[in-house]
Amino acid sequence: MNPSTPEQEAQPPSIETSCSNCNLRELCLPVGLSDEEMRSVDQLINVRRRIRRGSYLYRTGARFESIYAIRSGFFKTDIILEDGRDQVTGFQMPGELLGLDGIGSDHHSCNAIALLDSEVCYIPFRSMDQLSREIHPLRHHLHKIMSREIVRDHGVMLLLGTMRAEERLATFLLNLSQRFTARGFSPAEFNLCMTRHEIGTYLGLKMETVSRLFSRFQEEKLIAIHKKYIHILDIHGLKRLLNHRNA
Amino acid sequence: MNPSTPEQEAQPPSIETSCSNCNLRELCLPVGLSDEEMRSVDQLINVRRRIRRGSYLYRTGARFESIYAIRSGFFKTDIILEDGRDQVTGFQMPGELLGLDGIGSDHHSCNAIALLDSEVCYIPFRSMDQLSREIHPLRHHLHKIMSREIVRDHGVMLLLGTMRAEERLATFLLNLSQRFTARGFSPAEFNLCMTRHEIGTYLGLKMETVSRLFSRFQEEKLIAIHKKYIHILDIHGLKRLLNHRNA
DNA sequence: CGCCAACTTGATGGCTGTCAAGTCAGGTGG
DNA sequence: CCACCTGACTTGACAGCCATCAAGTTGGCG
Repeated sequence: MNPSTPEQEAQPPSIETSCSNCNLRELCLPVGLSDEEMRSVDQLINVRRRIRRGSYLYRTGARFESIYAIRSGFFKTDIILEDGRDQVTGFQMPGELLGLDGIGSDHHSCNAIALLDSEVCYIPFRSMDQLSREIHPLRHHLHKIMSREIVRDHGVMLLLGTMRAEERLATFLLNLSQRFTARGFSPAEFNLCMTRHEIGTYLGLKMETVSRLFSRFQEEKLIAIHKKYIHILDIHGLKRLLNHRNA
Repeated sequence: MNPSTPEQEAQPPSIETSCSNCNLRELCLPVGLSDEEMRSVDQLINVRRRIRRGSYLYRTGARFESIYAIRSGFFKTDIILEDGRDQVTGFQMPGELLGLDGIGSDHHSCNAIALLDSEVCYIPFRSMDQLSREIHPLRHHLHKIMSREIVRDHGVMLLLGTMRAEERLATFLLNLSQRFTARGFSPAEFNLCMTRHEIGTYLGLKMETVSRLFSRFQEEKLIAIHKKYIHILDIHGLKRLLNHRNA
């Protein structure tokens, strides 16, 4: 989990980027930009880098300079306490943005780690902020993204604060399914690219509990799972797990 | 807890406001505004309203139009599931902003309820957004506030996901103490204006557990508590509860 | 005075953590 | 080719923390 090469070393050369041709555009960027505005955005986002599986995009405490749009791959963000306890605060997939945590204090407040070989587009924050003065949709988009992140976090708080283990895991699977669907992948079959331990650390559960629940969901024909490959067999059954609780 | 008068009715008349003279200015607003910029801000924020204890500032689903700066009083925000479970997502005190959750979808995604008779300044979001085009510190301030909210939420996720009950409550008390201190009040003595139930719903615990822990903290001479009035006797003792855990 | 909400305290139980042993697949080196 | 190792995972036995259920206390208010 801890790679030998920190993110500063071995920066791979950047790749040609063009938001205007990117098929993830409507996830990262506001819709309805004029051609000219689009050109400005293309100019703004001109660095794309590969991040190898297991390496850090940024670490807690690193100076904040850029936000990042995931072009391909998969990430997790986590915070780690001095005593070793850690909390995964999210899993991010293509089209989603990383790094917003750094704006408030000019330094990042969590780690962002690639779970797969990935590519990210660098969005220099100062330049984006300048550009957003002129381009209203861009400004509004940034606000929306941050606000949605807050709302998402509230949902996780609800999960951690009120749900039992099986509900947490079912919620997690349904959320992944929904996000894969939004990206044109199968809602029912996908690869979990995180370990059981990482799932547990996100859901406030221990790895063993996650493992046991996967086994139980499998017995109950809700899912079929082989190592990291999961097939959701009964999506309504999973949803039912979320509701049949105490009033 | 559920007031008979919804927020739409009985809107009290607005009160004269002036940010430039407000002693909470450095909490709500960016520092270093010019006189002219300050005048623009004063013009922007011209509505202040009283919110009576127990009544809603806004509800889940309400159209988002404004963010709110707390002038005096105390609030909680919560989200409620169809089956009745709810999660308090935060407690807000004077100088803090409410409503950022609404930007993402144009509708509020949580309830904001006054725990004391309170006063809030309305900050119409569209106007603020326009003004922030011209005034860089204002724009940056908004970004900072939202980013800090994200970071704060991550802290709560850490609390809910990894901490045991006594650590959660100690963290909660220390956080309140620190925020009261920042507002010029005593770090050691203050009124908890929320119920045990609300504290529990914030910390992912049941009211009984909160009550038991208060009793235990009192036995251990960490605090003295009488109803809602709490006196922190041993702040270092509370801090020690957070560290002596498994590696 | 009586009622009610908020709170406290005790007894019990269950969910999930902890500890431990074992399986499995992939990678390495002899 | 195969023994070996390691990390990820699974499964079982047990225990502890906190929830649940229940009874009682307190204070505010009509």
